[in-house]
Amino acid sequence: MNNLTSFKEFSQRVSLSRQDICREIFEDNRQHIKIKKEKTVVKNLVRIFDAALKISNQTGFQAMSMRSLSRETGLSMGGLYAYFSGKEDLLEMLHSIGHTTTWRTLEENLNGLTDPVARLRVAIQTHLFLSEVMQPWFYFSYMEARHLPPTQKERSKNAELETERLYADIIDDGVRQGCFAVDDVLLAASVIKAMLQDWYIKRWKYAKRGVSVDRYGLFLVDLVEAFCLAPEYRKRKALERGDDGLFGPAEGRPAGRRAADRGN
Amino acid sequence: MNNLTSFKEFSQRVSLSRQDICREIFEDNRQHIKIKKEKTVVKNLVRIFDAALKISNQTGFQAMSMRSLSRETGLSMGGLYAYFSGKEDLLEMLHSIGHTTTWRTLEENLNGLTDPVARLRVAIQTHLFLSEVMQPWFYFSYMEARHLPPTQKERSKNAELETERLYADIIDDGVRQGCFAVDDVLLAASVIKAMLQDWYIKRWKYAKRGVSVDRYGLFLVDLVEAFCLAPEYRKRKALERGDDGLFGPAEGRPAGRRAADRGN
DNA sequence: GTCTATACACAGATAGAC
DNA sequence: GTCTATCTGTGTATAGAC
Repeated sequence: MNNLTSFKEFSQRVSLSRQDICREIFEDNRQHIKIKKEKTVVKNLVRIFDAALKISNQTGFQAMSMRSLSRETGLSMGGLYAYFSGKEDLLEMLHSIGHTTTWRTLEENLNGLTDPVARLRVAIQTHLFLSEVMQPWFYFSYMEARHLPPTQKERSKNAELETERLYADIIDDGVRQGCFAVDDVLLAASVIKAMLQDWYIKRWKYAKRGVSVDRYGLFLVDLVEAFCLAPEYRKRKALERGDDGLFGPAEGRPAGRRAADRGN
Repeated sequence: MNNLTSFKEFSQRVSLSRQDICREIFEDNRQHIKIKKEKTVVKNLVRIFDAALKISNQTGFQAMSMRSLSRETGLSMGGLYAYFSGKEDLLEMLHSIGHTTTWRTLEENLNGLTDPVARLRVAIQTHLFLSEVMQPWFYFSYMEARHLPPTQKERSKNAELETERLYADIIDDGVRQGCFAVDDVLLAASVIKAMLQDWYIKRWKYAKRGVSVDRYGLFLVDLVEAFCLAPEYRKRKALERGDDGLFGPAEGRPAGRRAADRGN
């Protein structure tokens, strides 16, 4: 058992459609939304967020005019203001959903797992796959965080620190239990986050090259384990190589450090 | 010999003052600049770029009005237009300097080094230290790249791919020579870039925690080597530990994977 | 629930005085 | 070489018709 799964399995299991996301946003923001019929609201919110993310992620939220949003959604300028009280409101709605979903999904997927090695693997994969399902939202949150008003900016920084803390806690546990050997746990957690973020920030690069999210995930797990695992555990992993059965022998999975580990 | 140096030594050696940078920009853009006296131009360019980077990096280039730039620089709106023909021009000037400087500095510092292990160490450290010296410029280039007009956007993407290629070439060499054992060289290069970028993008985080750039650099080298080095070389490195003499025994250097490597 | 028409603030840019 | 004054386009937001 290596606790690894595929993106396909993950995305079917979590099943986060745009409608689902917009329904949740609607429920969190009933106060600000003038229209009351859920079906209408969800239908239009999907159009609004699709358009807003498309334009913003190309040129920046600031540069997205209400006129262009109106053109892209097919709704009139006046019509748009029935769904948010101003551009600031829209900005907040676009931000709010990412962190709560991440946190909830990570907790759901880590729930019940106690082995630090398994927890670290699952956290990385879950986080990565979620960022793939919600790529436009994650990209937006990352790029537009600095344009937030001070209070929300602080909240955004705390979100970064909290998820980082989650990784650090897992590694800390592992060090205490002897399966990991890491001296600077917080820095290790930081670079794990950095590598996870690179996937949704530089998607153009990985797409161009045909790197699948499965391959990227396995690569990350491999790299992180090469750095974190205590020597005895690294040897054990080397022995397990080649017959974990995931995805079959060749397609869709990176060779990782196989050559190196055989030498150990 | 471990090829590692300190940020202090680096910054004294390269000595890239804001005046130096602005002088270079002036020479590259004489056509667009109406004022001809170098001393005047450099003096004002320093003020303009200082202000532009300060405002842009807080709120985004798009959100920076010419009025606020005028206020921050002390120059009038009319006066500013003597130094660039429009906001687009300013944007291009802010972008142009980063990549050329990076490339030149990397080449200068790698020149003469042939051992892939040394080259990888020096590339990472040089790149990181340069990004520290020119932090506002690097941050700006990273965050504002997507607002560039298509042609320059393409150029910016190519810059990303080129530096990545540099890391990939070093690792490839090492694999051929047997000191590295990496299967997916390009992905390894990608995540090295991602971790380097995290330093200047999330400076607030590392500053808050008191992580020095020296410590971050040594951590990165350590992590990358844990993943890339062939097993025999990893053992050799473990033996060298503790008496490399850099920075003395304790202060300013991370313990790295010392504990783990002792177990090997 | 959605649209059209419009208010009015502020953006970038320039002409011409000093 | 720098400033003040001003032009013109575009931005967000709203009132009131349908």
